[in-house]
Amino acid sequence: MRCKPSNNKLMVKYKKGLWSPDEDQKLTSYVMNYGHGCWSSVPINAGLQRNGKSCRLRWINYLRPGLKRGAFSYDEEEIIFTLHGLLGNKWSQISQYLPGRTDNEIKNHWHSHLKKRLAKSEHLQDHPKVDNTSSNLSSGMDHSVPPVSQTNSNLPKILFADWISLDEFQPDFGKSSDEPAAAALSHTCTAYQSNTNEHEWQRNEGSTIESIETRNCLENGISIEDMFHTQMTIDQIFGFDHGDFRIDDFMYI
DNA sequence: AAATACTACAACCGCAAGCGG
DNA sequence: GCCGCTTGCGGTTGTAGTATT
Repeated sequence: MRCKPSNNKLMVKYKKGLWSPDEDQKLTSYVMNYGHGCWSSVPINAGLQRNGKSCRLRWINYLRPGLKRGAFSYDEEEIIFTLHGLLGNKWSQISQYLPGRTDNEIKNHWHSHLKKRLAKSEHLQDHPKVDNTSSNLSSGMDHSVPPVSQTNSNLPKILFADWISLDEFQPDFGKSSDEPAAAALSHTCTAYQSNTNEHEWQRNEGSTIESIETRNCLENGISIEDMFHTQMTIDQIFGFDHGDFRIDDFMYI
């Protein structure tokens, strides 16, 4: 996986701070045309005065196709709460279950929003109000701490094309510690058509068509076409056998 | 209108793991 | 086995925008 060490020992003064639109354009153009390959060589070849690490981060967190922008949905927050309870601060693993969201984005959202809501929730549990008005918290007006165990039917759907647009998506379902999370979500997530990302997917070559989820679908007799036009469970996509599992078993709040 | 405080998010830093020479 | 390098991850800091005083 590692590329050849570069001999770039020149004391290059790397630029820091926010990226300009011009830098974004250069990086995007380069990666789309040539792929990133070895990140340390990207800034050199792309004509950027950044280090490879910075380029990689910018691409993954901001420029990569398929990223969602904008506010987190209620369902997404629900997943984050659930997975954080299961996995802790394993943001990269959590991000695998939120297509289009980056670990950095989830981490930031956790620290700026969800952590406070969790604290608020715990406070309410420690100091429950006696009047009935407090029950309004879960009635929809206040979304502080999503009632994750409330219902499975309200849980999110996952865009198949979103999954495969993540160029390095490799869920570690084989690891025992992750299986509860995978199982939990496999019960609740379905893949469905995404015309917006279909073309994105079709542009990708090689690595994505060989991805584990694509292979599993093909081996199960599901055509590429069907992957976009058929609702499937995560089980079908990943060939995951979770046994008898209930998401509620793993709720922590 | 200006100053200050707060919030959200982008980016950096340090560390650990993996890999090839 | 050691060393140097790259990559990935999580914690932390910096910055810009917004709200409040």
